[in-house]
Amino acid sequence: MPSESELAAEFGVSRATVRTVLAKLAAQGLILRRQGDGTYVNERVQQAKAHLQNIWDFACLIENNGYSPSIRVISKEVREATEDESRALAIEPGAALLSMTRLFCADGKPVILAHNVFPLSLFRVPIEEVDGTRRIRDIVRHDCQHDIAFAITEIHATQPAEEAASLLERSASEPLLLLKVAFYSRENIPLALGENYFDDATLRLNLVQVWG
Amino acid sequence: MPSESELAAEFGVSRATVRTVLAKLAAQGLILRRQGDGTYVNERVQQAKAHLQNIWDFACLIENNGYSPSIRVISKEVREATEDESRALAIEPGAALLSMTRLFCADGKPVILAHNVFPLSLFRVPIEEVDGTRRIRDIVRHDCQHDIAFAITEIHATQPAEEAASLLERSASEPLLLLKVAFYSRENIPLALGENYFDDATLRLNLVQVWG
DNA sequence: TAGTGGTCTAGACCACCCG
DNA sequence: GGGTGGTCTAGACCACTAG
Repeated sequence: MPSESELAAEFGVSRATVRTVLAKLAAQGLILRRQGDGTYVNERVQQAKAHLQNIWDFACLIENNGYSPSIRVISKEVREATEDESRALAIEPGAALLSMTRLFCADGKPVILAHNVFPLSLFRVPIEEVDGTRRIRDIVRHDCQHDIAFAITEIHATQPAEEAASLLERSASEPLLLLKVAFYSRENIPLALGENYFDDATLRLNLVQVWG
Repeated sequence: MPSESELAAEFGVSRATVRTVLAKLAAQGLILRRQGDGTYVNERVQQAKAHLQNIWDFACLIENNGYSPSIRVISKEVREATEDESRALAIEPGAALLSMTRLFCADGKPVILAHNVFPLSLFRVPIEEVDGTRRIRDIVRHDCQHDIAFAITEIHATQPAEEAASLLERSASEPLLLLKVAFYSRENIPLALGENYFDDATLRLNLVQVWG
């Protein structure tokens, strides 16, 4: 790649500005930089199918794996929070939740089963109008007027329950990846929870780690 | 937290220097920053047991989960590379590998089974002198004189083979997390491979994602 | 309105790699 | 030795939040 000075000249900005951009690319592993040598694009990382760092969009993840994505909303209902849910969402036990179950398909084949819950009190629109085919971030932004700032995910291997296995058209004896996510706002308020079952035989999940 | 200007004054550096440090903390989710407001430590992320972003040290991961770590080297031998291994390591099929199997325990209980292979040609010392209780990065640095710059990990749920299950003292019917890692140098040369079986019932793996 | 973080500039010096 | 990225400075202006 061109040097920092060349890029700065080409785009008419200072070298410091170029550096902040390149630093972000380097942190994601997309470029490799060597002092005294130069900057190189990291083809190996670019070819990685799906980067765990940004799995906020399952449809996009399915597409990156080379399939055509589709979404089916299995259910959307209001119910009371369990004790675990009320603790994780910092709401009162038994408070009302919007609970949503969705199935993501790759070329028609089910690959991700996604359960999500949101405190009902967050919603500014009738829940009939909530469009379950959108990304979690977009739902929260448009229907709750909150922005998701960060998420913490627990990664597990699990023997799926009968219902989950049958929705994913897999035998209950085959293990599945389970990603349990909690979404938070910039103010550190819990906004939503997710339990996502992945068919890791079809979808490839990659994690890129960078040192230095 | 103190403002950027205060920190700059306190440490006698420029505000730009303070900002590069804070930017790194924010990228890891350890602090939250709001324009016009201030900088806050993110206790939720700090409390997360083990950050997937830096699982280069299993002993440290076990410690963060609240256990006392120990390592047992199960085997260390030289053998020929399989076809998959030679492709992943960009070496000739059948080339010699150092193959190592290690078991990490938490409070004496086995929790991680780690298989690693390295091209034998990388080593600058007799393999008898390779200390299997060290971290992969330290082994590569001291015995191969290479630095690991980045790694790409595939995440799977798997039904463990008999041998793996028995080493981890688990039933073969219980699923395990499998992390398949490839390590690369700054020059994008493959340095090592890893297949790590995790007892995710005992160890908690967290992934922090940050937006904005 | 005062103070915060976000963005940017135009320099400087250093460590490092390569021919 | 000449060019690279790594680090740093001392400013400037802006967008935003809060009281």
